[in-house]
Amino acid sequence: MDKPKTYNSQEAEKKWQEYWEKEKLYKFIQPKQTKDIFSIDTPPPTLSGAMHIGHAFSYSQGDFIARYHRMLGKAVLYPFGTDDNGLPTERLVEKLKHVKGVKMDREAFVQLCSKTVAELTPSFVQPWKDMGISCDFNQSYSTIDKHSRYVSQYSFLDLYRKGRIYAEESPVAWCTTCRTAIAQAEFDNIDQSSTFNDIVFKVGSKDVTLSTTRPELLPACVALMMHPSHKQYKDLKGKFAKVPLFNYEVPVLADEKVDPTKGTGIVMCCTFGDKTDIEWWRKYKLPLRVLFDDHGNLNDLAVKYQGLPLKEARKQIIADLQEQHLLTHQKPIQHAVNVHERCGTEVEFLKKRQWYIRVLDMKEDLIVAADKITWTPEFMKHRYVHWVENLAWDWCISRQRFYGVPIPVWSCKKCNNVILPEEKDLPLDPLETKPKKACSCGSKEFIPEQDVLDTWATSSMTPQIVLGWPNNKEFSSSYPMNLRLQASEIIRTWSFYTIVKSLLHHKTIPWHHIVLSGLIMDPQGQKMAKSKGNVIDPVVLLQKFSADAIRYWAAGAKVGEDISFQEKEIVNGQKTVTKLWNAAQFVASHLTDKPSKKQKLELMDQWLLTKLQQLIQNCTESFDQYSFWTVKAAVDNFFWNIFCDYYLEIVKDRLYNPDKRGKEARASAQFTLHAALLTLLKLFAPIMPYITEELYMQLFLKEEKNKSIHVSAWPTVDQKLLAEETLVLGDRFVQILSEVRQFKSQQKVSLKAEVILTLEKKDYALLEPVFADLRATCQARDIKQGSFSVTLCV
RNA sequence: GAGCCGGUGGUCUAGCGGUUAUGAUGCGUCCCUUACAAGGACGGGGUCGAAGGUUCAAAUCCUUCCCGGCUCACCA
Repeated sequence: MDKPKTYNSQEAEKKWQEYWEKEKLYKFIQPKQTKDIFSIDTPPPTLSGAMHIGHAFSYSQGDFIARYHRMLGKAVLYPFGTDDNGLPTERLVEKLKHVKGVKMDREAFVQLCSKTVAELTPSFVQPWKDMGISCDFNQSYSTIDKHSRYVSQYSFLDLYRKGRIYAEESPVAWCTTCRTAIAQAEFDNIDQSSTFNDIVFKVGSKDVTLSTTRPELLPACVALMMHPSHKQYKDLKGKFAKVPLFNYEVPVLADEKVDPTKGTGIVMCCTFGDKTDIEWWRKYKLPLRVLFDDHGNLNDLAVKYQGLPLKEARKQIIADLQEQHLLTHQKPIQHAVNVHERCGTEVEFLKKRQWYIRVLDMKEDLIVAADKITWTPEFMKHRYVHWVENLAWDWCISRQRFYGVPIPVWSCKKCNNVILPEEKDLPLDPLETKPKKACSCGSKEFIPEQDVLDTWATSSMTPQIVLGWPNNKEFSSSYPMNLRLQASEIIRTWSFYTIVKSLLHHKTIPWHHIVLSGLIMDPQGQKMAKSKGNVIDPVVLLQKFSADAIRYWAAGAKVGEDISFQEKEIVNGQKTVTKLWNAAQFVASHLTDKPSKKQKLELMDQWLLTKLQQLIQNCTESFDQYSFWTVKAAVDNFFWNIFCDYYLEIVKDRLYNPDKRGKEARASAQFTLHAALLTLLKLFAPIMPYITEELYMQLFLKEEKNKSIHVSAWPTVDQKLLAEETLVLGDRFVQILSEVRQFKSQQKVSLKAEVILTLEKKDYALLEPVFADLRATCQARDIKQGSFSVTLCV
């Protein structure tokens, strides 16, 4: 068979990807003993966006670990999911299909979403396959599929019965763009320029000025607040102030939470401007003045501003205040604002009935759980703990959207009782089905719940979804899972919620380890963002570079560390791929007549093999600690410097000139080249799956009898090949070689130029057994004893 | 404001108690040597953010400070 002269990564990567898929190489097969499973809980990327560079990076890192464990002989449970439920998907469908969910029939919209998701999924997933991610794509799940809906609704019922879920009408964070309640974890913090407006309130005949950034909330004002020790306004306490423009009276109250140094030291309490307003509203049992609707448009409380959106109302109210000389001063400020992470809209608060999972009382357990999980890198645990400690709200799990997992409840029209479905009827949509029995009050009329669950309420169940909870009998022996892989930026959501659910359902942690990957920064160290225009598209990269090269780059970063994107590092990967190919072709050309019997080994071969055993040991230990960047550096260094730069040069003479050097000397080199190349390919295989597969199949398929390098055995240290006594000799050999090269370089002669080499007595004695190799490699016509020197032959 | 991570040749980076401080890239010089010129050999270049301290010994541990980044809080 004709072998190709050069390696075409484009063709080869496509070929092997198809081969792996056809052979179902990454299919999970349940082993006899669950201890032979290595299970990985992988993040389902959201269908609403394409693969970004962070995905390519972190999934690659996870894949190194998965492939390593597969080569150790574990049954690797490594599913692939897509997150295609909830708001992000709705927005995508709305954009693609030019529709508005709000304006459509709910059922028709949900159907359109499902249809669109099905259309999009294959091409969405393709880049992951192209990157060589070795998930079992035939067993992928989606967070909206039937099984996920089942698990998610089952979870709801379970937690409801455990008394963990409650519905309550209370102030909740609200997005006026998405028209839904949101949770604390969905807040983004931005710094915004705004204006401090000094507005005059009348208390009796006295003027009281306060500063606010939100004058549009004047009609929602329910009190003025001051610090108890406020000097200037001491006498105001207990009096009433008249709200300007709207002319109604509100009490002046004193509270410690007011910062007397901020603004004028007086602040208005509105229902609701922020969290503190909610606190005061509760504490002082203040009236509720709901000012705007779900879209953020003002209602009749706003009188002449009715119907205006909040922002517009602000402008007009400021104008009117100005006109009536009630606005005494304006000052530009920068302040922090919570926005909805999905759309950037400022978070508002509305009193609404929502469903919650009670989590505030379990902070301690949540922190204890974190200690039972091994965090890599360890410092990431702090972020989780910090988040838990700062939790301020229970987890709001209801969303006023359409495409998602329905909340599986009805309420009785007559007595308002909550009616739950039976487990065997899940998943269901309460809008489409009815309870099978009458309510305990006798009524047969029910109001179906309209809301769907927060996406995280479902994706926090990925371990259970993947392991077939609750009906899989093996579940408890496979749970907790071995490993969770994810990006560090979703600790407060995905890690946190998954741990919450696990503790509540199973009273244990969801996985033993969690490995967090860092962020990709641009070459200047700035966070990548579309708005900055510094985003790197991995699909474009894949057209330019091989997946192996991109993975090589991803392997260079310590797990959990943010790294800046360096295209040069990918180029290095590309070079390494080419170098592997060339070195392998060279080795292969000398193996056609490799004796099958093991040979007596030359000293330099023993030296190489000993170093190789050390490398195996080092790589195995590193991989066991998820330290793939150490593996990459070690194998890379061995391959380039020891194997190619030195060893291949050392054995050329023996390989090319068996007549002069002897058949045995050649055979010894053949044995060593064979062993070293095979081992290096295997050590590189988790990081660069394509080139290693290509070369393995080309050169080692027959003898190894595996379907692929990726299901071949990870190398182990062969004690018989360890000859540590040769290390001093071999290391000195390459030092001398290096000095000879340096001499020739300084003399500006070809490396082929012949020299006379004079060695110190000690070196002479040490290296005498390998003089034949030394003479050939250095092109030394003669080796003498004396003070060290290299002389050019004329 | 709090917490966390980092600051190593021009650039990127390994090392995290004892190494002539790793490698890459760029730069300079040379070499078409039967795997590789999208290559190879060789070289100049850093004292490890700053200042103190611990130690026989510190880039590596401690303290303080400076700089960059991230997370959380602040949202009148």
